[in-house]
Amino acid sequence: MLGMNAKAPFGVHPALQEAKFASLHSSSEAMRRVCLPAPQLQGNIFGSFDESLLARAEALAAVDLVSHGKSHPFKPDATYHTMSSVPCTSAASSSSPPVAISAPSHHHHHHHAQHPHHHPHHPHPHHHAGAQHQSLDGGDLLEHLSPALLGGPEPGAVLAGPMHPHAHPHLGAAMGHLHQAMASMAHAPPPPPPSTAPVPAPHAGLPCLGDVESDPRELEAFAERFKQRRIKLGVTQADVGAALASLKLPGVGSLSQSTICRFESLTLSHNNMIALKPVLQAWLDEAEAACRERSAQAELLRGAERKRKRTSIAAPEKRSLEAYFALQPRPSSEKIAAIADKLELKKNVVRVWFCNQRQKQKRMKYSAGH
DNA sequence: ATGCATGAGGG
DNA sequence: CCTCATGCATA
Repeated sequence: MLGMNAKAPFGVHPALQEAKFASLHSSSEAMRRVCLPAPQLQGNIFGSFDESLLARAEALAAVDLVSHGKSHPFKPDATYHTMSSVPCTSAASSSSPPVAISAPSHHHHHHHAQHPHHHPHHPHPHHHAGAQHQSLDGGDLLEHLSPALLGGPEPGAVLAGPMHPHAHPHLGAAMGHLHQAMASMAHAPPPPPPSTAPVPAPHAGLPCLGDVESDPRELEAFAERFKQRRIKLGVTQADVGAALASLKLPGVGSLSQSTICRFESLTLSHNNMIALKPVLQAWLDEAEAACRERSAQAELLRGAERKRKRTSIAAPEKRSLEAYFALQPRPSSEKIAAIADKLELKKNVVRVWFCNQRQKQKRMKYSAGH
């Protein structure tokens, strides 16, 4: 296992990107984690250290563990899927096919399903005053926005079906990665395409490398502005995500409510934030410029296919995992297996948990610093 | 708003 | 297998 792999998530060259970003958010990187022990250590002392490590982690995690020991009456990784009657939002006017755009060099397909968000944990399906007002009064406001901006029924909604490198039988397979398209673009040696910057920046006037000048400050400000305007327009995060596909920006498809939400709350990696900013900026411009007209946000599909299941790791197990993570953020496959076994979780679940945990650390959000 | 998952890409 | 960008499903 190598220390860390420096890669170029986007079209930006690793060197440049890394260097620039490193200097920009060095603080975050620094405070990310102080532990950077000898990776090889574990392999050597695995046998003898393993037990103590696990024990220690358990001990650290054992706060409430005594309550039920390790004989859980239920499977910790029980998964509950809500074959929920897909409350599917407004079937709206035309049931436009999954809005998807096919990237020039890669597949770009998106399908988004949004739901009205009727909080199941609330006694009343009342609408909440959360940061996102999914489909409340916004509907009225939505109507004065152009269909295109809301991902409405596009006459020529591009389907990326035929070029799927991996036509998955299940829905969850359809995804479009902004970075992929950009990566291809940038990796393409051809000198001619300097017009298209690594990032779909609206101001591609400077040398295709000097415009990634986004400091955390600027991003934070933009995110806030964006959210503010978005709400003003009465558009939900999900709507924005869907509308992006209609902008038909090179290599830009739709995004999910999750991503928009994360952008607004700065819960994305710095790189991701920078990559998305121009896109959202573009949408904002368009949306405000053409702030009128009817609209219909239609996009619902499949309501019967196999639904993805989300494993729910019980609190005790979670605590243990966190303890392990504190000791070793990057456990070897063997350790993962050991941990999984000990916690009665599937190995893959544990592996993914660690991956996600590492990602969370890298996320942009630390209120300190900037 | 977030937790767990999938997949592309790179080793 | 990891990292990253993203997304479905959930709380």
